Amino acid sequence: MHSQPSDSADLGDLFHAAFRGLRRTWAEQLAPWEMTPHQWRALMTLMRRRPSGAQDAGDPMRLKDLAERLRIAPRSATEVVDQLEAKGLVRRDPDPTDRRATRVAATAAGQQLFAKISAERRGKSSEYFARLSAGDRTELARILGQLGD
Amino acid sequence: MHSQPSDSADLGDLFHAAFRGLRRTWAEQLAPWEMTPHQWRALMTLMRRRPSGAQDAGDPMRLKDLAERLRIAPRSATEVVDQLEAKGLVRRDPDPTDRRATRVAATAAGQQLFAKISAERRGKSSEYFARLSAGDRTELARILGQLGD
DNA sequence: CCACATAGTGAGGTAACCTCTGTATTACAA
DNA sequence: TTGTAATACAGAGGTTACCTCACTATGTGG
Repeated sequence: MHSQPSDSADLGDLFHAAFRGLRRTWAEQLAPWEMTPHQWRALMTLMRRRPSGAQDAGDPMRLKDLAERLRIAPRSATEVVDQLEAKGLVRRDPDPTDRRATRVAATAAGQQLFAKISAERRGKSSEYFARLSAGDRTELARILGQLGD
Repeated sequence: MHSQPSDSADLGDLFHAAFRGLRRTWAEQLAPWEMTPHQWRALMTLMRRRPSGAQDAGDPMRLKDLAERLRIAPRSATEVVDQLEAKGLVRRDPDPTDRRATRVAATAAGQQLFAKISAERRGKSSEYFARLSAGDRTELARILGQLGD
């Protein structure tokens, strides 16, 4: 009677558990740098703009676009940018083409930190998802893609 | 250059997005009953104890065990039980065998609400995961199981 | 040039956690 | 049997990661 793991709500539970694990793992990995997962995601998003970037890797992004990418409300993007700015990892510049807008770019320090953390993560490969086979990771990505709107 | 959706860290992103979607969907579904997903999970856990329950479906559970099942700190279980108790959905009884312990059980009202919401969810089958094929759901459960320690 | 939309932010709020501390109570050991 | 340690819970207070609503400074279309 208790060996039916795939009862109804268990998918939700499993999801919940896995997500919490992911968050915790990230938080632990980022703790030495005093970064939260949220901040890391934001910094990453800023750096990822231009995949094989030339020199200006931290090329600027509007707050609004950042919010969109992170799928959070613009107000929440303001917040995380505040935090990163306070650490000196990003900088706000007025958008020359629209004086309402603010462009956010990683500073040199931000770029260095990003590189350092990325390297360490790659090195340790404690990517949390590492415990999955490559095939399973692909599967997971495909399935999650269907869920994400 | 911008059509490479599956760059490296996207698994984390996808996970994040999907989880948020799940939470939001749940929250919307539960809103009419003024319940949060967290509270629902707790109530569900209390009710699920005994799968094909006889009469005493809401059979009591220690706070500590509830916390364990929900994978949260005991203190956090106290909290959610407080909330459910305030709504009259669960009741705290002293454990007769250990005077330190408290046993939490769903009240009649809690059981009814649980039944009602369960039914509605089943009916609507707006289970969020419904957009996945049965096969994908199974796959997802299997993969998430590997992640959940 | 005026109505309306848009970009960002201040103020304030919430859900879902957490730790640390304290108080009963039980269990264990000497 | 009398300490000492462990356990169950709750009070106090904190954190992360969000949110909405109202406001200001701009831009845009008619």
